[in-house]
Amino acid sequence: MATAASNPYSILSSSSLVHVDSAGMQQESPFRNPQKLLQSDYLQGVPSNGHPLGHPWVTSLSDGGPWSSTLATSPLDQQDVKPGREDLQLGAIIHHRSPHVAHHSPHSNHPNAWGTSPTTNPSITSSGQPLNVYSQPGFTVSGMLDHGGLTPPPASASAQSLHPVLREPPDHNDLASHHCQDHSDEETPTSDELEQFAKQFKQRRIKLGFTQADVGLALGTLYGNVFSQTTICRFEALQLSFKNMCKLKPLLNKWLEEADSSTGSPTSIDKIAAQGRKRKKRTSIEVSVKGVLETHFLKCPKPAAQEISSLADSLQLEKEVVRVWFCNRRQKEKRMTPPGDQQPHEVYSHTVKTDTSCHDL
DNA sequence: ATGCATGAGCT
DNA sequence: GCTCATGCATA
Repeated sequence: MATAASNPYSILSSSSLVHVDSAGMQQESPFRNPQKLLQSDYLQGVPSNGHPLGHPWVTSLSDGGPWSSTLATSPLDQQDVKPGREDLQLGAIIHHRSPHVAHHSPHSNHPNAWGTSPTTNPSITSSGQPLNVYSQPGFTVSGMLDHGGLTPPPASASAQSLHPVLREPPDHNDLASHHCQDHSDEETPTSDELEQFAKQFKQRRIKLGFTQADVGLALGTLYGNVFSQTTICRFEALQLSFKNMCKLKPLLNKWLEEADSSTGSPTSIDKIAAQGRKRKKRTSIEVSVKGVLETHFLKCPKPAAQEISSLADSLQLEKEVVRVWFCNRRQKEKRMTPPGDQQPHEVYSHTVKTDTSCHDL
C-alpha cells in the first residue's frame, strides 16, 4: 500500500493543508501576458517558420516563440564573462573576489529577443538567488578539487575527439557557419549547442575524475552557487528547462576550463553543507495509482482544485500529494528531454494536447 | 538517475 | 495555486 506518510508534517509547514473548496476556475490560458512570456514561455515554441531543428519538447505548444534565435543575455552570464584570455582566469578570479565586482553588467537592457517588453527586465535571477559570485571569503580555486583523494584516472584519450556517431545534425555546419560566437558564455546557445556541450561536459568531467557531486560543490566554491548532484546530472541529461540549461552552461563551462587547466592541486576545503529543512517523507505512489494519475494527466494536465480533491480522495492520497504530482508532471513535460524520448530527437510525439480545457469528471 | 518535495516569486 | 529552479531521498 502506498502509505502516504501518515504523519507528513510533523511540526512546521502546517500551511499546505488549507485548501479552499472554491469552484476551480483559475484556468490559466495559454496566452499569458508578455512579461510572463518572457520568462517561461521560451519553449512555447519553435517558430514554424521552417527551423531546422524541431524539438520534441515543444510539441505540446504551438505558440510562436523566439527563443530559438536569441534569448536575453542574462546578467548572470555577463558577470561571469571575462573578455580576455582564459589562462588568466585563475588569477583573475582571485583578484576579483572583492565584493565590488569590477564588471557588473553595465548594460541593463539589451535587445532581448524573447520579448520586447521594455517594462522591467527583472534581473533574471528567477530563482531569487543572490548570485554573489565572488563574495566567498576565503575560497580557492582548488575548491573544485575537493573530491578528497580522488585520483583522476590517467586520461588516455583526448576528450574532445570522441564523439563517434551519435547523431550529427542534418544540416548544421557545426558552429562556424552562423553568427560567430567567440564567447559561448554570453550568447544564448541553441538547444543543439546545449546538447553538444552537455555531452562534452560529461565526458570531460568523467575523464578528469570528478563526480557530479564534486562539480556541484565546486561551483559553489568558485562562484558562490552550490548545486546538487541532481542538478548536474540533470544538466548532463538535458533534463532541465531550456532557460535553466542556458543559465548553468556558462558556469559549468568555466568549471571545465578551470578543472582542465589546474590538474593536480589536491586541496581540500570545507564542504558547504546546506542542511536544515525538514522534509516530508517521500510518498511512494503505487504503479497502479500512477497509471490512474497518468490517465488523468492526459485528459487534463491541469485539473482544478476540486478535481484534485476528488481524485485524491478516490486514490486515497493526500490532496497535496496529488497536486504536487501534477505540478511535477507538468514540469516534466517542459524539460528539454521529454520522458521516453532521449537520444533521437527526430521523434515527434504529438500526444500532448495544446488545450488546457478539461471538463471531464 | 529519478520521484516526490520545498520554496520563491507571480498571478 | 501555479510555475520554476532545485534538491533530498531512494530505486
